[in-house]
Amino acid sequence: MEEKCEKPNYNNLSERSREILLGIIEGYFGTANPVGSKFIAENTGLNLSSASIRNIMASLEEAGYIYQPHFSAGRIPTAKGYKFYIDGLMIAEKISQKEKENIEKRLASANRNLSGILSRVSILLSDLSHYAGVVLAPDMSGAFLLHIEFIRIKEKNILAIIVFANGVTENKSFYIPKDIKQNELTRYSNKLNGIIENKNCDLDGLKKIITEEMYSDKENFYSILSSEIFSPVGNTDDYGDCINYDNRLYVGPEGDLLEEPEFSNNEQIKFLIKTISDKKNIIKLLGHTKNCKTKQIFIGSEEEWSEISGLSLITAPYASENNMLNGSIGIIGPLRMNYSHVIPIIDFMSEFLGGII
Amino acid sequence: MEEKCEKPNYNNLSERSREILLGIIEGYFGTANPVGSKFIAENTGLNLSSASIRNIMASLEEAGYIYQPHFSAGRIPTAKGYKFYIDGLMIAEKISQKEKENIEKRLASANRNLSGILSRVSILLSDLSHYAGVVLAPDMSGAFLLHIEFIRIKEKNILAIIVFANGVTENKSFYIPKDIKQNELTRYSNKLNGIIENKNCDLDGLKKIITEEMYSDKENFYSILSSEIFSPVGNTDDYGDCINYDNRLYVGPEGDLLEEPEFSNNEQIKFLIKTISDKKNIIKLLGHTKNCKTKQIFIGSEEEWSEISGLSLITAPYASENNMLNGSIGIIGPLRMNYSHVIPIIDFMSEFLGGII
DNA sequence: TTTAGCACTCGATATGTTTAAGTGCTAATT
DNA sequence: AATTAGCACTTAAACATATCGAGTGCTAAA
Repeated sequence: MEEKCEKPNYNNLSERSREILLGIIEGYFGTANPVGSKFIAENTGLNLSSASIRNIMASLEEAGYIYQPHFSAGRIPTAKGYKFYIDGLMIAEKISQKEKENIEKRLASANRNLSGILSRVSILLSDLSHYAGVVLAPDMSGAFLLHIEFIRIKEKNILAIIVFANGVTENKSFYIPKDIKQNELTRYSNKLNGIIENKNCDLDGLKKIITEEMYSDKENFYSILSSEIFSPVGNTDDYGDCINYDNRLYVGPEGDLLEEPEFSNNEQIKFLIKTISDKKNIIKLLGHTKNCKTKQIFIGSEEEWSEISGLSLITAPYASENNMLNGSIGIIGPLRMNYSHVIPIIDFMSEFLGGII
Repeated sequence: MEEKCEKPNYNNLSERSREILLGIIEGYFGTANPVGSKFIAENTGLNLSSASIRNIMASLEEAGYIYQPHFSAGRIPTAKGYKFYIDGLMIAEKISQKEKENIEKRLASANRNLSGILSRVSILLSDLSHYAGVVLAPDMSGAFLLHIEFIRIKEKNILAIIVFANGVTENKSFYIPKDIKQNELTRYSNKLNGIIENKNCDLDGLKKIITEEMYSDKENFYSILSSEIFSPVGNTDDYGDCINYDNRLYVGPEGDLLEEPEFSNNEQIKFLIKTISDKKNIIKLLGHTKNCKTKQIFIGSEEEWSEISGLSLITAPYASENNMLNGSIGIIGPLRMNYSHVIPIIDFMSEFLGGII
């Protein structure tokens, strides 16, 4: 899969311009209102009059870092401005030892079960950031198998339980054309488990071994099964519902996010809720991050990432120690997001999550 | 558990009053604006002047079926008015054969896996109603067991897979103080499965049998286990997160609901989203319905069900044929909900869902 | 019993006015 | 050459006021 994951390169700004840009961005973070030249003159160490600052602001606007919502208003950062801030101006907050311990505690008490952990992480991300946390579950294809078990539910109905080496389980129940008794099923699963123990393979590998071995015999149990049990997991169905374990998006509570002043506008709030409840675009961007293997910052503007226009999404991939499980996490907030607070949270959480799955 | 599930009894209204009330409610459904006497005079079969209708409206208001948002406005139904409409005035729509087939098709293509079905049902309820569908997963305590399997994940870490007779599975992974090899674990699960086959019991029943049998031996595997495997399922944890399979709420997409005119007000929309994402109150009301065993209608007003004030929640219980799995489904919408459309959907779906789980 | 007529209420809408914040430009100052 | 004081100008927001229209309750007449 090919993806563009590079970081853009910004032309340098003079020290003075950088300081004024920083002032504008931090001022905007604080007040949620356009920042004027007078405010900068009074609230930064620069000993300059508002008139001088106006001159520099005009050139910062020319260069695309800030803009005016209307003629006689102050300035607001553009997407380009935020990016410059994140890459060069921002001083990331440190997560205190106490906070780290709190996170560990809240995740430790979770059932040691992937779905439970991921759901919990999404809630935790919401809580810590006061925005909305999202978690994309890892794709199970490629994960080593530990155990497979067939259980007869009732006549011609079988449940397959697939246990991966990392403790994740997947259940698939399906119908077969002729009934098979439980002890025969147990024989079949024993045989599969023998292969798994010897060859240390993933689902796809197992499929190959089985289809080679059982090539001729059409009536064979495994050949009936293979179409069912090895069917691709983790994709959306014909109705666009994401029903499978994999590729599943966990979304934390979004209550706090709604209190941000940008969502006092009715259209904004609807766009936010629809974007989150639609899941499609969020999953797309989180998938992108998973493939990039590094933290990504999506700032939704008219020109770029317009699918989340007006929203920011900070994401990072996570991976289990053996690199078998890959997913990503993220935080959705307004453009005017507290990046210096949120980014360390994402960094810490992606690493921590990698360590416990 | 004791719950009040009775239906209130309304004093009778004259034929004319009923017809005017019906006109007001249907008019309000159509326009989302307070309905005046002139509108009723012109849009119903009644050959009455607006002045006469005003007299009757005054008495309907006196009796609490309608109210005026302000002095010179038309009338809006109260919660009491809606209830009277639902119980006595409404003519429920029929679900066409075609729609039924569509529902069946969309649920048939789902993986035959409880979680998948329930998630799908919540989406389907949203789609069909254009409001927000919710589904409360059944409580598994009381469901007969089919199979238990212990799998050694790694040193001192065990995964227990519990399969219920209805095909639902539950996974619990936990730590044990001393390591046990897989073949020994298999012996243990075989023993349990023997008991399950003979006694046909639920988790609680199994626990009793085991603890009686293994009374003396403290070092015993089962006694180590019992605290873990039989720990209560389906409740929220110390942080209020609902992480377990049971008692889990599935919420369908709420995009359509946001388009209703009642949610053009910013506070309304926030209340809706917070109520849904909070889950607690929705779960409470769905749980109430499950215990009542009949369809329930919650109309959120200042006086009653104020936790969903301004919202309506139509719910119905569902149960598997053998009555082992009990849960409930619901649709959340504005007070001005299209009850005659939504109620048959809820009725059909609760019955249909009971049939396929 | 019904209704025409009327005075009255009150939100919604439109219009005009004022205010405050902020700008760009120019000429004076450092 | 860089900086700044001063000023005319722009605009959104806040406020005040007037008008309109939908709807009411009441009374007296049909």
